[in-house]
Formats: sequence, C-alpha cells, structure tokens
Amino acid sequence: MASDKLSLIFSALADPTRRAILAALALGPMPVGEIAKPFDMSEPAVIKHLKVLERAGLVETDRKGQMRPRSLNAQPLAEASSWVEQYRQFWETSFDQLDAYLEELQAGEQE
Amino acid sequence: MASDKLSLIFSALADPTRRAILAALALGPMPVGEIAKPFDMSEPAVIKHLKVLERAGLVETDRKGQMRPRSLNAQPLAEASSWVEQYRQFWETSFDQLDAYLEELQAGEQE
DNA sequence: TGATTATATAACCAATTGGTTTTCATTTGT
DNA sequence: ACAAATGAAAACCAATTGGTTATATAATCA
Repeated sequence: MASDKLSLIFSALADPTRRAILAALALGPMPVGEIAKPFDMSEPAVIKHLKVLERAGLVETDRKGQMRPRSLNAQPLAEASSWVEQYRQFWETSFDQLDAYLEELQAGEQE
Repeated sequence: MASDKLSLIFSALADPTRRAILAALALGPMPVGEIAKPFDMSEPAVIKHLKVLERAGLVETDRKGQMRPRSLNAQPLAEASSWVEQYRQFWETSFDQLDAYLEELQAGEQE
C-alpha cells in the first residue's frame, strides 16, 4: 500500500469494520473491549484495525489506568473531503456525461 | 478486501496512481496508452489500476475502433462524499474534543 | 504476593495487491 | 494477406492484509 497521507486515510476507510469503529467512537471515547464487542472477530483483529486507523490519524489512544480508551480524531477526514469535493461538479451536473457528449461532437468535427 | 460498494470506492482512491488517473480523466476521455504515459510502470500495471477503478464504478470503457478510451464517472464519489460529510461537524468545530469533555461531565453526574 | 482484567505482541496462515514479463487478440494500414 | 499498433490476459512473484491462536505485559484487586 502507498504510505502517503491521503492513501493511508482512504485505505483506512476502505473497510466496513473500520468505518463502524469510527461510527462508534463518534459517540465518545471507548475502551478496546467495548469497541470489539459488536464484532464477530477476535480482539487482536480489532486491535489491528485500530492500528490502521491510528496510522491514518483517525483514532487516538489515551491511558486511563489499565484501559487504553480510543477516541475519534476526524481531522484527517477534512483532507479526504477536500480531495473528493474537487470532483463535485462532475457528479452534480452530470458534467461527465455532458463532457463525453461534447468530446464526441468535437471529435466528429475534427475528422 | 471488502466488496461492498463504499469499500470498493475508498479502496480505489487509496492509491496515488489511481487518483492521478482520475485527475487525468477529469480533463476528458483518454485511450489507455495516453493514460499510461506519465507513469513509471508497464501498461499492464496501469490496466490493472483501471480495472480497480472500473470495479468501483469510477471509470467506464468505450470502444472507438482499436482503442478503448476510458472516461471518468464521478457519480460514486457522491457516495464517498456523503459518508465523509457525516463527520464534518467533528472536524469543523473540534466537536470531538468538546464531545469528549461533555461525555466525561455526564459520566461524572451519573455516578 | 497472586489472581484477574485489559490490552498488546508474536507467530502463523490464506488471500489479495501491485508489480513484472510474455503471450494473445483485434483493428488498422499497406 | 500481413505487419504494426493498441489493448488485454496469463503466469508469475514479493509484500501486504486480515484473520487466527497462543503468549506476554501491565494495572487492579483480594
């Protein structure tokens, strides 16, 4: 996998388990045990997902006694958002289809 | 990799080569040879990237004689955008930190 | 101190990814 | 018909992913 920031973020989001973890953490910080509960997989598997999210900067770890509660840091999503938003015009006005049509017209004229 | 739609989209975006391909196609449809030119990798490698983008619905293939020009379809990005936008409040107002604080207050009251 | 709880690490494994080179298929031009 | 050009497919490979179980570490409790 590419290790630039944006790739790490998109890659972290490319898994339903990880997106569900983010949704849970949106309600507030939570210890690992509680994060893992809803998932049909071992805790180590969930910890691996958390590490992916941490590497993308989306999750942070705290230390409360013997627990290491995780919390959401949505900041990196701003970057993802601004990348995606570059393309908004292309889907909003079906500009892509219009563009393809215009290209065809133009190609026709050139021949 | 997970094969739900959103995962396919985010996963397709999680690579700089693929994002560059989308940027190129935003300027208009383009045959494979031209798409591949700027990249320091073989054409089959680029075709593989194109297949990933197609599977996510972001790229479509046409047929113009012996060429198969690809074009951008940004529609799936609308879905990615709306997922990310769910979290906008969390990064815009540092709401996550405020929320964590409120959670703690509330937890204190309940005990 | 010793047991329990919460989390992390290690070692392992099958499947996927992202690249390669080689070969094949299709369309065009002579 | 044949050569050239464009694109796709196949076979291969190393590294990564996403899971497992077993073991280790750290903090709390009795």
